[in-house]
Amino acid sequence: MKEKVFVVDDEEDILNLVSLHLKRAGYQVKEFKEAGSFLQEIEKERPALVVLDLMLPDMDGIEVCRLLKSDSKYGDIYVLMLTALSSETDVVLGLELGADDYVTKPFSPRELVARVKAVLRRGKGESEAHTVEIKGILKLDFEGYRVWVKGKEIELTATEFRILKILIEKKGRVLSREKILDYLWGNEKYVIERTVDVHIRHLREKLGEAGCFIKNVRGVGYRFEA
Amino acid sequence: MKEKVFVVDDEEDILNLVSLHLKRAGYQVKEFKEAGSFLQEIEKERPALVVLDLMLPDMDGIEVCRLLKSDSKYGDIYVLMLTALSSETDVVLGLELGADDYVTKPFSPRELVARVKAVLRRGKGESEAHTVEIKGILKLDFEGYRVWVKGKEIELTATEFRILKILIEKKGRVLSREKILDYLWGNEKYVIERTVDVHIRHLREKLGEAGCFIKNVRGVGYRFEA
DNA sequence: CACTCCTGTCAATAATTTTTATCAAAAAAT
DNA sequence: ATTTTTTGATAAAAATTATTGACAGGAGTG
Repeated sequence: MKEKVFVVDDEEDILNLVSLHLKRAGYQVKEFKEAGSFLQEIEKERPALVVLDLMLPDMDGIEVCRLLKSDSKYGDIYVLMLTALSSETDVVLGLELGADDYVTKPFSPRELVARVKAVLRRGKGESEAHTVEIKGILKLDFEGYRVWVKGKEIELTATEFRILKILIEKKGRVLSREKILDYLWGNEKYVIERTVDVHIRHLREKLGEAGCFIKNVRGVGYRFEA
Repeated sequence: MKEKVFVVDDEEDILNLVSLHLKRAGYQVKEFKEAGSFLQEIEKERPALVVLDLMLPDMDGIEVCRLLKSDSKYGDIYVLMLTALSSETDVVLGLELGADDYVTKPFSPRELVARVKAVLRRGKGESEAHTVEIKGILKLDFEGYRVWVKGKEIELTATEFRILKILIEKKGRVLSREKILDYLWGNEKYVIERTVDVHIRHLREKLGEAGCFIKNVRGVGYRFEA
């Protein structure tokens, strides 16, 4: 199940539109017509992200955003602002407030969902993760030692991860088994070359759809090719 | 007006690129082609952050970073390193030196600006709020060395607190036991790596429900993940 | 001094990972 | 077509690693 997202907007049409598309994208959505009820609700239930209209009847969206971002209790809830006009001042203001992204009306639902996704993804890595994404289906976080295939996290062992990493870093080039072992263990220990094959097999298996990126070059070694 | 940022890089193209985008983002930028003139300048005028190339003609970026971070006069200037290759040693070195973040070339200007922002925001947040709240169930007060889980205060020893702190500060990244010990004791004393495990155990125990935030990455180290 | 609490070490165990061995299948060479 | 070489798959052994409980020395406290 995906994250909880709250939507706050006084225009019913927009509220429904946004809500519908986020639900369709798999998020758990709750709707709010004004800031008051929203602020009450987050005391009890915390969303991962809030889609917040800049203009609200009872309270400015800016105020709400400032409130959220200044309270350490809510500081890690992401805020995506909806602005009526693309006037730059609004935008900058929104971002200076600490909003994590913004979308200007009118917007396409597709764009909105894409941005929600992007912000939440960024959040998972705390925006500091150094990640690489390949062909949109394989993603690595080199610092967190994490790997995703089509958005789903898979578990690699340390050795598997390191082999995948070196292959990707040297992508396009063939690495001999010897080189790979050398990268893994230096001259700390002696390991027979067939071992690499087994790791590669495990890797391919776990990578599933992305497994075919690891190509074998007969008689030479392995190569990563997207 | 936004903060002052200095950029030090010997490659003119990169220097211009970085400078341009930072200016466009509203920062007050000054450019330096070598470490010498930069070091002279910070005597007179102090930036909030320095974008520093790892490779400089007259002096290694590493040296400059070490210099800044070891001098209490400059210790609170943030450093963002530019590294040519994502080769791990460079990266690790950079971070161990005390650099606040790094970007590997080639980088997108957008990413660079985002990281500058992130580092500066982090800095601001720290000076204002000495407290962090995670997922609404774990709260730390860095100045008071106090911790709450679901609103209830728990007692941590100094060492436990410091480990938790570094894990949270580097959240999303795996920290090796060596790094953790290094952070705790520097090279003042030699401690066996298994010791970290014991502290982690105590931490998890005391953290109760929040204990599962500390994940182990077999063969590598520990990671904080909310 | 006696006491408590913190920190570090050790050892046992449980769990996982890495390596090796073996055999089947595929590709290349003869 | 047959043989040789190389890789892929599987299972099992060997090695490594994390977790846990127990304990000892030492710093700090009353």
